[in-house]
Amino acid sequence: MADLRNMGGHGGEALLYLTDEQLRQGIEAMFFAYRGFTADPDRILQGMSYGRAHHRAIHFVNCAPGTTVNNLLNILGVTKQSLNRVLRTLIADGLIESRVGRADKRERHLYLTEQGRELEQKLSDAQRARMRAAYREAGPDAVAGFRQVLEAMMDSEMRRNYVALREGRA
Amino acid sequence: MADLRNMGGHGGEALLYLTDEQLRQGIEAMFFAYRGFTADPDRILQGMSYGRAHHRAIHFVNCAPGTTVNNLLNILGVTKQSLNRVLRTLIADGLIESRVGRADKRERHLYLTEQGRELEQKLSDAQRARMRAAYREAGPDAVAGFRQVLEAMMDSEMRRNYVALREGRA
DNA sequence: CTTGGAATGTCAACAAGGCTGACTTAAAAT
DNA sequence: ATTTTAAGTCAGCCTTGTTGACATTCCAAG
Repeated sequence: MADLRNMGGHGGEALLYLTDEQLRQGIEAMFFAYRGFTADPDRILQGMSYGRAHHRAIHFVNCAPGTTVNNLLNILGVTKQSLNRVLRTLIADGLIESRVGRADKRERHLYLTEQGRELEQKLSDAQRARMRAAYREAGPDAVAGFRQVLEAMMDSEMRRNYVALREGRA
Repeated sequence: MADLRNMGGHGGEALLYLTDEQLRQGIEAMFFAYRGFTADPDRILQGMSYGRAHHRAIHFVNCAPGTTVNNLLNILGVTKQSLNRVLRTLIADGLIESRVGRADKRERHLYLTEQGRELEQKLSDAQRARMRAAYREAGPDAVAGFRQVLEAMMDSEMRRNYVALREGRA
């Protein structure tokens, strides 16, 4: 196993970074990193009768306010029954507000309430803190690479959602 | 929202890559990418009465053959009851072999059987294929950055596991 | 030798959060 | 007027996580 740092891309295309061993390490890094990624919000949520599913719903309602249930379904990639269970409790607890659509009255548009925004802040503060620490430690070039690889790893459908969210309205 | 590509690190330390918006995008990228990351093995496993938990057990037994149950517990970060349920079915189905320890007969050392190695191959081939495609698309510099950020994102305990696995024997 | 503790396994119960299928309601589209 | 669509709901099932209680087996220390 030779050192891999000194190949810097370009040039002769040695492709040492594509060995099975390198890929295995990437797979494991992804596994352990994702655990870290979700650890802080999970800790906050445990003991307040919410879980990771509630976090996800709150997150995406926050960054795409007024989104419909159907839209959220596509983003999250779960069934409506599954999402509805989560949404129902969040609406009942006054964290999310569901407004009947003006143009199409079948649709429900979802918004965070003041209370919902509070929890969202608490959760995303924790998650961003870890992310920020990791970004700072790794530096801007590493971050650019990180984002590039993640984008390439998504399913094309998911990438569409991701890009749509990134570009403002969903 | 200015363009962010043109800051290349170093120099004046603009730290634009640490804005809340950039962090939010990183969080979402992580979410969508992890879905892609697990999608292929999940597809293979569904309908053969195994799930992601079985995949994880098989993966780590494969790359650290002879590991003890306790060791696996620490790596996976689940309870022994949870792991045991998974392990029991894998042993019963002849994918994993459990040998009583020579030195300490309380310990059980875990090995993949030939059949187990077959399934492991099938699963990791699928996962590696996606990883390889992403790596190739992003290029070696991006991959180095990807790995750096992931490592910085792990809990310190998990990072120890990760490093131990990377350096050979667990 | 006996006793304490560690490693493992097992049983039971439970919860979160996925899933499917069936069905209702209301509104939109044809 | 009929069909399709969006949403919600009910019931039931599966996987995978959790606790708690308890048995077994074996090492090691008193």
